[in-house]
Amino acid sequence: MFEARLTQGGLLKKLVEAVKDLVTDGNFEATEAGISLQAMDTSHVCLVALQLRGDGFENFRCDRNVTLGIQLANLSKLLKCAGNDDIITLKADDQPDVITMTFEDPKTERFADFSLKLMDIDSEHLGIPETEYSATIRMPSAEYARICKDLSSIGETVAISATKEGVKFSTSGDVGTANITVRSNTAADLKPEQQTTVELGEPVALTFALRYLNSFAKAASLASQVQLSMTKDLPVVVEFTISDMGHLKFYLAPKIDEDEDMGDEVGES
Amino acid sequence: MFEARLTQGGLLKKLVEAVKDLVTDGNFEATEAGISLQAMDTSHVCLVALQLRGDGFENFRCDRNVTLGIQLANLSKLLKCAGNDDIITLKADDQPDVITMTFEDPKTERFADFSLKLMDIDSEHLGIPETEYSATIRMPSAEYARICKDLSSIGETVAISATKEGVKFSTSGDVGTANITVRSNTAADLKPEQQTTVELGEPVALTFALRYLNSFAKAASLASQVQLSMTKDLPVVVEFTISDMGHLKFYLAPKIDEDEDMGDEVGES
DNA sequence: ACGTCTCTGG
DNA sequence: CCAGAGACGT
Repeated sequence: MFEARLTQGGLLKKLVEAVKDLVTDGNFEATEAGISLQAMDTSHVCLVALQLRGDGFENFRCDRNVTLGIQLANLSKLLKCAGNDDIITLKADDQPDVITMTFEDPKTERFADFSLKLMDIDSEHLGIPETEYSATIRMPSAEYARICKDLSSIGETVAISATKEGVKFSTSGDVGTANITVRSNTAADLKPEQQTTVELGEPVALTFALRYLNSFAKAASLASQVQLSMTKDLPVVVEFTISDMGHLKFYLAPKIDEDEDMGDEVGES
Repeated sequence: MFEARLTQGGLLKKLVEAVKDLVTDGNFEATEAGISLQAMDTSHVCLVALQLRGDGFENFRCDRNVTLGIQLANLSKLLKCAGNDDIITLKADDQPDVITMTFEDPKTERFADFSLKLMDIDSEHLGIPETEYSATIRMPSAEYARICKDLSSIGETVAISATKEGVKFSTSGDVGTANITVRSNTAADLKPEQQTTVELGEPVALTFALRYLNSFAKAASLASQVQLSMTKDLPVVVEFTISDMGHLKFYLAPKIDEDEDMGDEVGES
């Protein structure tokens, strides 16, 4: 028996909306510890890793580990039927064919229950090595989203360079070029979620496809801050912390023909 | 001479928007008593009946009964030219070729008049027998709209079952199944328009095509509540009261292969 | 998948 | 009254 009750149903809605454009289906693994999902995106370019700890739920029970193979488009459909303030309860048998979701509107006398057929999905669970990153940037997630959106109207890739002064996002395209710089800013009068920090081993500059960074930005409503962890030649980790519950991480490999210096140039194709 | 002046022009706009997807054209019958329209939908599956009493208008005059055969798509086009707060005046001769509409914006000094060509439309005015219904449900129209919309992302038909405890809407489809229950709720602290009531002779459960119920839901902005009247093997009546003026009723026959009991099962195909 | 438009909340 | 989010259409 697996059962998880989440008062903040809107959280689950947002999670699925943030992930479903990238990943069509995936195995949600429920264990005593919580729920996790790891999946490559459709084009096998980036990796999505979600972790929700059981103790973040109002109730969490998982007698035996279960694998819930879910088509995210369908899950999204069902979750559209839940209100943002609904209490959502997930249930599954030990050998489940379906997952059952109950939506309660705490204010009105409305109850809805939905069952979703599960699928057998080939999973390729990758071990992700723990790494020390050369640079770890924390910034407001809304700012991250804004920058990715703005830059993608100019170019298709972005060079992100981290120095101790801050971060620079650079792109170029037919229209012209763009550079957006965010300085480290930890002024005491700034709310923590508005701060930008760069934790630096050594300066790094990597180039990524904006298309994916933009997809990741859909998770911005889940967390006020986003964390970008970068090391030369390794995938960037774009991480959103889900408060008191876990995290949603996106991994994306850099463009290989990366320019190595920290100059103004963006690698032109 | 027929002339009717309506301060709340938005009402007419909403009415036509609510009906035009179902009915392509219809005869509006103007009499001393008011205006009425009765028409089958294009696929001859459901019936639309509109009644607007003359005393609901600011001015109403109808010297002789006139039949105004109107293509609703065209009427809709013209009404798009009226503001929601415009005063709309309808005029027609005793033997009219056209109906004339005047739109006045009470705030600005703007006047517009449009005339719409009338059509000869075969009408099949049905007498609808007055029936005692087994169950009469009243609920917030927004809730009705929400339920129909939500369920239609899962299945194509819905089983509506009324018991003294409340109403249950059930569907199933490829993705899974869904049940939404609304309890009778007449708590005194609930605004009348938020209440749900079930007036029950005997329990009824009928199955309908969601497609039509969804069309009916377009009328939800006309009235805060909707009334569903059901009797076994008879069409459901989905009624929106237009305050101080009349009503808009939709009739839809149930699916014949209806399951007779009140159980949890939804008829699977 | 993107952009537009509508509706809801602040 | 303005801004942000969600739904719908291309």
